[in-house]
Amino acid sequence: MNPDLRQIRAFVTVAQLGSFTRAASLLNVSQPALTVQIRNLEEALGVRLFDRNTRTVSLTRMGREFVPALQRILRDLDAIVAEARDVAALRHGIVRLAALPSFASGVLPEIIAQFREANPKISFVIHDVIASGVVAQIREEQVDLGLTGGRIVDPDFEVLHTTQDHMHVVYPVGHSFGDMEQVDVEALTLHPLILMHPATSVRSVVDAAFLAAGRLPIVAAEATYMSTAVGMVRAGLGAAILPGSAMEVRAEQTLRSRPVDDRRFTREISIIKKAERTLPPASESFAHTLIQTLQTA
Amino acid sequence: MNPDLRQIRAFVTVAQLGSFTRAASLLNVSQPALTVQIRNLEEALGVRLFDRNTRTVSLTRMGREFVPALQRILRDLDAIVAEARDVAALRHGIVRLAALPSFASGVLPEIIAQFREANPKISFVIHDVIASGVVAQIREEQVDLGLTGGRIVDPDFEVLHTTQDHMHVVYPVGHSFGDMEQVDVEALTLHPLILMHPATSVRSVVDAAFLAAGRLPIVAAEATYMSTAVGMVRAGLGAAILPGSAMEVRAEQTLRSRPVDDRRFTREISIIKKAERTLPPASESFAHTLIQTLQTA
DNA sequence: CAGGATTCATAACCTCAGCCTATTACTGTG
DNA sequence: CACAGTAATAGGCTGAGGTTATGAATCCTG
Repeated sequence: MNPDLRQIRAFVTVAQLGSFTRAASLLNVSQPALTVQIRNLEEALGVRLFDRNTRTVSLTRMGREFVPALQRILRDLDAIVAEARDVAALRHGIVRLAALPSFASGVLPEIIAQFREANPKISFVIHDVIASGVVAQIREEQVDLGLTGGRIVDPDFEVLHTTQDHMHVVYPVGHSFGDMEQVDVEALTLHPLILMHPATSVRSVVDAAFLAAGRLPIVAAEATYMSTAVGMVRAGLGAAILPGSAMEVRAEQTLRSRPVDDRRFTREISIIKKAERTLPPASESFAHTLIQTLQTA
Repeated sequence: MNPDLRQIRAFVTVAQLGSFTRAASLLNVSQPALTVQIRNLEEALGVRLFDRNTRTVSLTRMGREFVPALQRILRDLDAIVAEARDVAALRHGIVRLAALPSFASGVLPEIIAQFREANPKISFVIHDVIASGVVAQIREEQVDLGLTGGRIVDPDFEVLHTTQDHMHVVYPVGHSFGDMEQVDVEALTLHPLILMHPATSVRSVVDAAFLAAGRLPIVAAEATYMSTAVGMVRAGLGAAILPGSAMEVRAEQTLRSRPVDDRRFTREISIIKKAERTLPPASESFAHTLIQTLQTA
C-alpha cells in the first residue's frame, strides 16, 4: 500500500512532539488512531520510523532522515492549497483581458480602478489590440476576456454582454457644429472630417453609415490613434468622429463633443470569452462588474 | 475538506491524458470514481480545474497552473517512498560502525568485503577508536553498531554477541619461543616483551593476566599502534603480545605467532548497539553476518 | 519499593467515505 | 440523423479507519 497524506501528517507531528498522545490531540484524532496510522506508514515504507515503548517515543535513524523531506512536501502542498483558495476568494489573481484601444484608454481604466479598490490584490494584464486581435487572443487563450466591436457569430466564443457604442463628433469651440440643432449625416458631409484609419473598427462603422445614407464625407485626415485625431481637431484640421466609449480623450477645454444624430453611427460592443471555458475567479468577477458598469452608464 | 493524494494523482493523470475514462483505466478505478475524486478536489480547492462536457476534457487556466506543482509533489513523494523501500531492501544504505583499531584493521575489512559482495550498494562508515570511544559514539548515536572489548554492564547498551579474543605472542623466526612446547606466563616473563600502550584495552588484559599470575613482565617497549609493535618485533627488540583478532598484521615471512598458553590472556569482545534502538536495515543485516562470521571462525 | 500515573498497543465495535455497476444525458461524427 | 463514445448521476454495498474500553509497560513519588 502507498502512504497517505494523513499518515505523513501524523508522522511529522509525532516526530515534532515526541508523543502520540499530544500529537493526537493536536490532530483531533484519538491516540489509537495515530498508532495505527504510524504503523501503516511504517509498513508502507518497509522501515521502522519510531522506537517506542510505553513511556517514550523517539525517531529511528531512518525516521530522522525522512522528517525534513516529508515536512517539505506538506509545506509545498499546503502552499498550493492556500494559493488555490486565495485565487478562489479573489484574494489574488490575474485578469487577462484584450480590449480595443478605444476601451483600453477610455472607460476601462476607470472600471479597473474601481474594481481594484474592492479587490486590491488582483492584477491586470491588458492587451490593447484591434478587433481581430481580440478575437485571436481569445482563441489562442492568451487572454480570458475580450472587449471588442462587431457581432460575434463564431460558436467558439460566448458573448457575455452586448452594448451600444454611439459615435460622437468632436470639434473645436466655435465650430458651426456647436450651433446646430442636430448634427446628422447631412451636416457631417458639409465639413471636413478627421476619420480613423480604414483598418479600425470605428472607421468601418463610419464608412458603413455614410454608405447607407448615400453620402460621401470630406476626409481631411486619417489617424491611427485617437489621440492623434484629437490633436488634429485641436489644430483646426476639422471635426473627428470618435466612439462614445473613448470620450475621455476629449477632456480638453477647447474642444466640444456631441452624439451624431443618426442611429446608424453605432457599433455593437461585445464582452466575450471562449465558449465552454470557465473563467478564473478574478476574471469572472471582473466580467460581472464590467457588465454592470456598462449597463448603468 | 483537505485534498487527498488520490485526488491529486487523479487530477494529474486526467490532465495528462485528457480523458476521465483513460485515466480511470490507468489508475485501476472506475470512471465514476474519478469523476467524484475530481469534483471533491475542485471543492477542496474552491476552483474549477477542468472544463468538461460529455465529449471532451480540458484544463482551465487555474488547472493548468497547478499541474506542474502538483506533479512535482507526487514525484518528490514517490522518490522518498522508493528511497525508503530501497533502504529496507538493502538496495542501499549506510552501516555506521565504531570498532577497536585491532578489529578495524584486522578481521573487519575482510568481513565487510564479503558483505559488500552480497550487498554492493551498502556503504560503510568505520570509526576506529579506543574502547571508551566506541561506547561514547554509540551513546551519542554517531554510530549504530559497536565492536569493543570488555564486558558491558550499562543498561543503555544491548550486547548482540560476545566472543573471545585470545592473546598471541608474536616473535621473529629463530626466537626461542618457537622451540618451546608451550608458551605460558612463566615463559613470557623470561624474555623482553613489547606491550601495547597502557591506555589500550589489550594492555589492560595483559596486565591483569600477569597480575593474576603474580608475575611481572620485562617490558622492552610500548607501542600505541599494533603495526609499530610488529615493527619492533621485526627489529629484534623482543616478542609482542597481540590479540588474535589482529593477527592479520603479522603476515610476514620473518615472524611467527602462537597463542599464549594461558586462558587468562583473553579478552571479551562485544558487538553492541544502543538499547531500545532499532538498527537501520543495513546495520541490522551486517550485524548478523558479523556475528555468524565470528561464530564460525 | 510499592503503587499510582502516564503512555503506547490492542481489541471490539461501528460508521460512513468511497468504490462499483447500471443507467442517463449529451455531443461530435460519419 | 443515428450511432458511438464520454462524462455525470443514482443506488447499494464493503471495508478502511475512527472511537471507546482496556491492557501492558515504564516512570515517578512518597
